[in-house]
Amino acid sequence: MTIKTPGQPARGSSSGRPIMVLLDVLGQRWVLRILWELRAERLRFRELQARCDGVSPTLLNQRLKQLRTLEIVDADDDGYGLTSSGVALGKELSRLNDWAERWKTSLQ
Amino acid sequence: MTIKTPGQPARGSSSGRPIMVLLDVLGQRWVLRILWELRAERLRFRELQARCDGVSPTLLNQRLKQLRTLEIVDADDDGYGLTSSGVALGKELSRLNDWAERWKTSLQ
DNA sequence: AGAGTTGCTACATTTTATGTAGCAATCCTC
DNA sequence: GAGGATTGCTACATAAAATGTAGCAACTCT
Repeated sequence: MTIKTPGQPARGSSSGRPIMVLLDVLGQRWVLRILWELRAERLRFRELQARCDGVSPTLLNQRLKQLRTLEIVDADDDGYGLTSSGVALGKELSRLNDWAERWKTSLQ
Repeated sequence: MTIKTPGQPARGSSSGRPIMVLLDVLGQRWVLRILWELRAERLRFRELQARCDGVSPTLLNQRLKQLRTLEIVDADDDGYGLTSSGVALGKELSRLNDWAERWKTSLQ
């Protein structure tokens, strides 16, 4: 498992521009969901797994490792949570929630 | 290929809440990138493919179909582009770009 | 008519994710 | 301080998804 950081090229991209790294990371299955679930509170591994509809522990651990390397998520005695960067990113996810509510309305 | 819409349950989620559908859609490989590339201009299939680092046409088509069903992307004689909902979502992606720039700085 | 471009589809191969079992370490209760 | 529960994982076989390449039918432009 190699983990990309901004400055290094992302999966698909040749540039290494931070946004490309970010789109690449967030575009991996469960990553958005993990951040969403950690947005409000710190969670232990098994509780986070449960909230992510029972995602396999293999994958959850893989993603958490990556998000910790990227300093978006951290871990302590109380479990996993967002770093200060992560919190800011979480706020952007809340905006996506607002967008999604409007979207639902417009789809009807 | 089944395509979820808000109101119906998402891949992992049992709820069908719009945000869950959205996180599910955006969390699929290449979706964020496709939206990012369409943010500034309409693109034809092959041009979009090229900008997405040569993503396979199979997958690109699959994603575009889904995004059209969800009324985030549309298509006309000039190729593919964002709907009005899509444009609003694109603006959120621009905010992610800002976040990513700050993130890069803080990682050094 | 011939060459180029369009938006795809088919399909074999490779990569990723899932699901289940289980293990070693810590914690809590008695 | 023994027994049970909970912790954070790892292993591994199976299933699902993505990749890469080839190519086709419809259109356009000489």
